[in-house]
Amino acid sequence: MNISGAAKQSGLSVKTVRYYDDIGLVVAERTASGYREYDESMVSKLRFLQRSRSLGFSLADCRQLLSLYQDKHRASADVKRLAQSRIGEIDRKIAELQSLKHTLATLADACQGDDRPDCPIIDDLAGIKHP
Amino acid sequence: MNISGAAKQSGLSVKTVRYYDDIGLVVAERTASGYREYDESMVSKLRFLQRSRSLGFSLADCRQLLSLYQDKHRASADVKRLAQSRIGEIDRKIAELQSLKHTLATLADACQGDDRPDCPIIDDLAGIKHP
DNA sequence: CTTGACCTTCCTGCCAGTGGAAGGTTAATA
DNA sequence: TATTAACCTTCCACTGGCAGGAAGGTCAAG
Repeated sequence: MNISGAAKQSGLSVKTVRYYDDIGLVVAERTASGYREYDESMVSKLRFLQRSRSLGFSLADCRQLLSLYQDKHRASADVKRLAQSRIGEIDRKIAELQSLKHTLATLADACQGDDRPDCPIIDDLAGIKHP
Repeated sequence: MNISGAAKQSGLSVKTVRYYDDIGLVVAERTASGYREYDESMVSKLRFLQRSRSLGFSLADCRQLLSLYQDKHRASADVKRLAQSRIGEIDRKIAELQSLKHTLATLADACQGDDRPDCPIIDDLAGIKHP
């Protein structure tokens, strides 16, 4: 199968599939003329990567997950650990965003939002202490 | 004031202050020997940028905010609009992360996490339909 | 035998900086 | 006055995870 076929089957772009080849994540065979060739097992790996990336795993994580995927003697604990570590990251990111949102919402609430220049948002950004 | 003074006063790194000069965000004067010179008003702008960035505004947003900051005839509505747009982005990001977390948590819960290879997480990533 | 849809490599850019090398300037000290 | 340390400068390369595009090779159909 050509690269565009593999891209379609996996839901990735051609550019991304080529990139995964370049960085050694899913390395294609080559035809005599230099075209990349993909078989079903490689397409499975590409789909696996597509799904893993869509769940927010980094390519470094994906590399580990992929080797666990291919390891028939893997311990499910190893996979679970990666998933839980990712959940931890997500929790931290959510907390950070909620804190930012709270700050911004408080400032936006205090702002009249009219055509006058007085603006608590600007004041806060400028470091003016709100009394 | 030298660049390191401006960096300390604003809470930014020297590299970042230099970068903001390069991209025309806060452009320093130069001494005869080519050193960047900063006065209090520039340090205020740098602090303003530090705070804006810490609230997650992009540098493009910051450029707008900075021009509003300097515009004595601004309408606070313009600032409020930027803040609310940023809040919208944050909401979307939080929702996305919560959905990811839910998916991952469900998968992790279903995984025994022992030394056996059977793993619902891997199965899901591989696209195996869970019945 | 040409056309058009593929494919290849290589280079550039995104965001918002960070790290480091090579070399110039300044202020204090011996 | 010479040295030295702590500054400063520019320039280049790198990060993650690709996307866009140029220049050129290949393949199958008509």
